[in-house]
Amino acid sequence: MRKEPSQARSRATVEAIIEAGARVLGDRGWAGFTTNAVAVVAGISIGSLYQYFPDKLSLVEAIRRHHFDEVLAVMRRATAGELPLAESAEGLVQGMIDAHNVNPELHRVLLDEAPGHDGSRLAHDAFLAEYHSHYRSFLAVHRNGHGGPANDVLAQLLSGAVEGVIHSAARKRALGSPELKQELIRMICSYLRSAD
Amino acid sequence: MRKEPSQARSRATVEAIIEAGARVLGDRGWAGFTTNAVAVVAGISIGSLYQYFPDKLSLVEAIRRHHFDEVLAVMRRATAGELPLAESAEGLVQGMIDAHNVNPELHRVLLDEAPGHDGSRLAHDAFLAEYHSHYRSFLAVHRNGHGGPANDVLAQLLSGAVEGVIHSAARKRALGSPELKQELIRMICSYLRSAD
Amino acid sequence: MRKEPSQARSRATVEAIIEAGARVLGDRGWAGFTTNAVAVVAGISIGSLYQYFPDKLSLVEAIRRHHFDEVLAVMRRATAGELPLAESAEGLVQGMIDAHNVNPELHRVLLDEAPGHDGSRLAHDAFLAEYHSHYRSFLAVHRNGHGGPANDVLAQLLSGAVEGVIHSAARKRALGSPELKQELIRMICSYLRSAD
Amino acid sequence: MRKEPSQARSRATVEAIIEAGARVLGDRGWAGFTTNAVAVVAGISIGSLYQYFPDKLSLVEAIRRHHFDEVLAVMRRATAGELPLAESAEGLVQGMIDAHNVNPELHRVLLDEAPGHDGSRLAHDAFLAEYHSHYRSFLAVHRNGHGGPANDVLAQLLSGAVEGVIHSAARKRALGSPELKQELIRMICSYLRSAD
DNA sequence: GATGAATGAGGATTCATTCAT
DNA sequence: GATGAATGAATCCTCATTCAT
Repeated sequence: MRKEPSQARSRATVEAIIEAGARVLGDRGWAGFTTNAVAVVAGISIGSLYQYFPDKLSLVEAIRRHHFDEVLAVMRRATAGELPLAESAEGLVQGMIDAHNVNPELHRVLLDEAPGHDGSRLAHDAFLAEYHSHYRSFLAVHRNGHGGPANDVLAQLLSGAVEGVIHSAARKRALGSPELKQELIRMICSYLRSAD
Repeated sequence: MRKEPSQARSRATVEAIIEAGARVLGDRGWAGFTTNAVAVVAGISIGSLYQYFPDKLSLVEAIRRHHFDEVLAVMRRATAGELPLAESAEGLVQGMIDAHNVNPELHRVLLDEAPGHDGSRLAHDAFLAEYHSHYRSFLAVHRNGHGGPANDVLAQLLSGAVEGVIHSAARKRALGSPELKQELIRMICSYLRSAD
Repeated sequence: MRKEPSQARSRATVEAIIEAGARVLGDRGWAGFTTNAVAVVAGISIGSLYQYFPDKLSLVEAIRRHHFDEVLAVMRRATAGELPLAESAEGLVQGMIDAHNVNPELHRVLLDEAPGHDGSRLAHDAFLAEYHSHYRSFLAVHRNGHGGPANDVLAQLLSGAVEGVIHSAARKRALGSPELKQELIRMICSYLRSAD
Repeated sequence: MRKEPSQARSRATVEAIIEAGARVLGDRGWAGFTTNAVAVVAGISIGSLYQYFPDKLSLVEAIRRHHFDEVLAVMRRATAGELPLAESAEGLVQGMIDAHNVNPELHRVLLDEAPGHDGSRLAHDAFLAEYHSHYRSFLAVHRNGHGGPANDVLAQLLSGAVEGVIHSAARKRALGSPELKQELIRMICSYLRSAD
């Protein structure tokens, strides 16, 4: 960021910009993410945007950091505590659903479309690290396996499956369906219970 | 399309444009997909491109149709025949992997980034219909279910999970891993075998 | 340059752009040199300018090369042949005056204001090399010197003095004054005739 | 200027602004001379700058006046007294060198790049008047001339030559060279001694 | 008086599309 | 039919200037 906002007014402006940016990025995708659109949505002038963000990419970076923080916070809340498999799986799935509900389209755009600063890999990797750690610790507790593939492979499998289901539900605006959630949990449990 | 290409040369030109467009779209994403770039890659002049496609969107449409056709063809090949669950699941998964391998980035871009004509929903929906029909017919055969959720919900669950795993593997350039594929199949099987 | 103009029309466009650019740069200085202004003066659209020049700097480079070529051509014409001091000095001075008359303000802007590509030093240095060589060969013939400073120092002195006089005359729009020219020649001659 | 600074603190602020402005203008040229940069260098807020200067041009004007005053003061010091030709010429040359050393880049920018207020011609002309008067009084004493061109023409010649040499030396960062200075003096002397 | 947040016109550059050759 | 030169609206970003605190 170009300037630390010191007054209350400017802090509010920065927040408005990031929020508007998240909206625009989520709603219109990377190709529709223009700084002027962000300024309009934020209700400020384009000059103000550039007072705080030296360029478009640094704004995406701020949005990314902000969104990842929110997502991780949501997931931490949902996956705390040691529980039996079924409840633990429910926690995990619910955490993922909640996390995706934060702003599903934005999430996808940030992951798939938006290009990154050189420095953005760091934030991104830190996010993925914690993100996957939820799966790994879930597996550490509930896997009754001896042989079979490494936990990393299973973590990839589970996270891919869960995300895929949630992502596709989000596209159909069916994220709230309790049936789907139930089945997703059942899929995870039956998989983990099956002999390695 | 602006003109039905009747002569052989014209048809070749149109194909070259679509192929070049698919390349550019896959390699550079929607934001990097410019008509001039397509013309250069296709080895023709920009004027010729507009001779066959009235605008950019109609070109994407053609690319979309072409790609979906290829993907469905691949899937049909892989899921033919009635087989026991394990082999049938393997066929399904392999079909999906193969379909994604046709041009994974292009697939993602077409699904997630590229905007659609008003008329594109039709092609898109037709694609999704057949796409899901593979899951539905798989379920029709292998589901030992009585009650429980509708087959549609299950199809959505399965397709989401499979796609998610494959998509995430593609992102890590680990689509070839036999371990992952094996586990994915195991997940599907154990899920279907568990009591409803 | 971005594109080699192959048709006659485009070659004319490129020339028009360079000419208009030279005008704008000379008339309004570096700060007033905007690509839009150049396009307007050239009577073309801004898009056409960027079809041939990838950015502003490469346009300045083209202008620089073009101008330097002209200036050197003028000087070569004026300083050919071996003559007695007075006539030789007149040739040199007249050559410089003519060269400056090509476009005096542009010359100054190119030398003093306009920033350069990394690659522009080359063109620039090549220009200076030939530019100074005229002074050096003049000195080689007419200096009756034994000791005293190196020819390079004298070349710098002479070129500085001549340019300064011409530059200041140009600023006063008095470049045509025969009196001034006569006195400048006299200054050079009396300096070279004075014992070292 | 917008306001006469009456209190000591205000005067200090104004001076700081002018000094910072001179630095920025000299270091970055007219194109890099932004009011915000000046405020930062001066260590004040942009608002304060506009408290004292109604706009950018009036700030340049102040810088110009300030710089010209300094330059003239330096020249007065160096050219006082009646001396024989050689020493008088040395005084003149040294005065010019010193004057240019005050801030050579700023000098050039002010003369060549920076645009002027309508009202700035006055200050500028007053400067040139005194500037040239040094040459004229030098000529009045040392010219043994009868006929020949008017003193004004000679003053223009001399000042052009001296400035040109010094300017070119400054560009090469060779302003300190005693050899060059010596030859410049010799050039002036031999010219004035030669019969009209 | 001082501060710095906010403004928006202006300038560089891209790219979909047209049209003369 | 094919070509590629030309167009200009749209985008990113800067900086002189104002004004609420």
